Amino acid sequence: MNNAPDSAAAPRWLTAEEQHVWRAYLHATTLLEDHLDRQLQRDAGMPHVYYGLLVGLAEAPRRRLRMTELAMQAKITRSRLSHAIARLEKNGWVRREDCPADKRGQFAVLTDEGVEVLRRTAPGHVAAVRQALFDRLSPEQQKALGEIMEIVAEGLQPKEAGADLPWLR
Amino acid sequence: MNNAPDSAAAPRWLTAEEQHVWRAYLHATTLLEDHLDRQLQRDAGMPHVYYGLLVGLAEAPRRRLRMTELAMQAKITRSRLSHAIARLEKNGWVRREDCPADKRGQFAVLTDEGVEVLRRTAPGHVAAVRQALFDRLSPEQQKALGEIMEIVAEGLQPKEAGADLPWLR
DNA sequence: GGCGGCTTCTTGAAATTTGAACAAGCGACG
DNA sequence: CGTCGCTTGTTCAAATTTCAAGAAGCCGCC
Repeated sequence: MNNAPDSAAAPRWLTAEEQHVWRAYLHATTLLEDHLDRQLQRDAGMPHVYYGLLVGLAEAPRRRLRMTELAMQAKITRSRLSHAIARLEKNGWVRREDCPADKRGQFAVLTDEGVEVLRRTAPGHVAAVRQALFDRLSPEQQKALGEIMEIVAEGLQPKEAGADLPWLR
Repeated sequence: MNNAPDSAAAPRWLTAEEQHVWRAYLHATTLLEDHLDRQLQRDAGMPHVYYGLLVGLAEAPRRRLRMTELAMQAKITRSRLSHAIARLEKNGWVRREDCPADKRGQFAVLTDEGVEVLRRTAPGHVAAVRQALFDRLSPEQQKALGEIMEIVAEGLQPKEAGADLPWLR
């Protein structure tokens, strides 16, 4: 029954200010994610994550990415990606293609229809992001937000090789 | 086929910096949410949202809240809450109680077992939040984050009465 | 009283996500 | 060559979430 680090020791609770910040964070992030999810579901017929998959493919070299790469880029499991691509395939927005170099591999390829969906819906999505976030923040706040988020992400990054194998150092 | 506001006009794309901030935001928030979800699933046997429900109840006057209130506090739909409470009830952590004043109403009540689960798992959760977020940010950054998140939340708040009925002003 | 509109909460089915298990291919190494 | 360990992607079942109804009570008002 081992919890997180030193959970048995006297816990350092959050201070009042920290608690305030944390609640604001949870509040805002869930509201924003819900907002964008509904916006995209309404205007593009897919959840935010799926939209992110299409964007990822659109930016990739030949509008294609190996499943694993795409999964990492979107920070979702391969399993989840399999299901998602199956759904997007049914929509005609993505197509699967075998990888010649590795017979296990599959490419997810953005179809022309997929490109078209993005072309049609991206402006509305950008507008939503802008209205919810950037239009409300000062340049300094935008900069601060970027820095903060980078720090947080860095601390949670899927560990690099050997990072958790200290006996290898 | 009406998208978001003025999506037909020449879209104002995100600048390079904005895009950078936005990606950092998405990256960090999904990593953090996944991290906490896994942490709580592992140590408390429930997802982050469910944990939030227990916390909400724990802080309420008699460890109880009407379903609608709890749903609003957690920012989820009543439907979702119904299912969630059913699950937590099966765990023995929450119990339903009729509302005497309104026969339609139900209270969700945190049981002693529920309290115990929180007592046992809260320290680990706080530690995780601290390690992922507060331990990495300067006091100024924490303050900035709080302000930013408040602004964002304010802009997405479920609209108050008449907010979208300008002809009423 | 009782009707109409609203609120409260639940339900059931479909969609999505999770987690474990699996088939198949890769690749190094004896 | 073989086979062991690892990677790739999928699949299944269970859990969770969404969405569209729907049952029941409340409330104001005639």
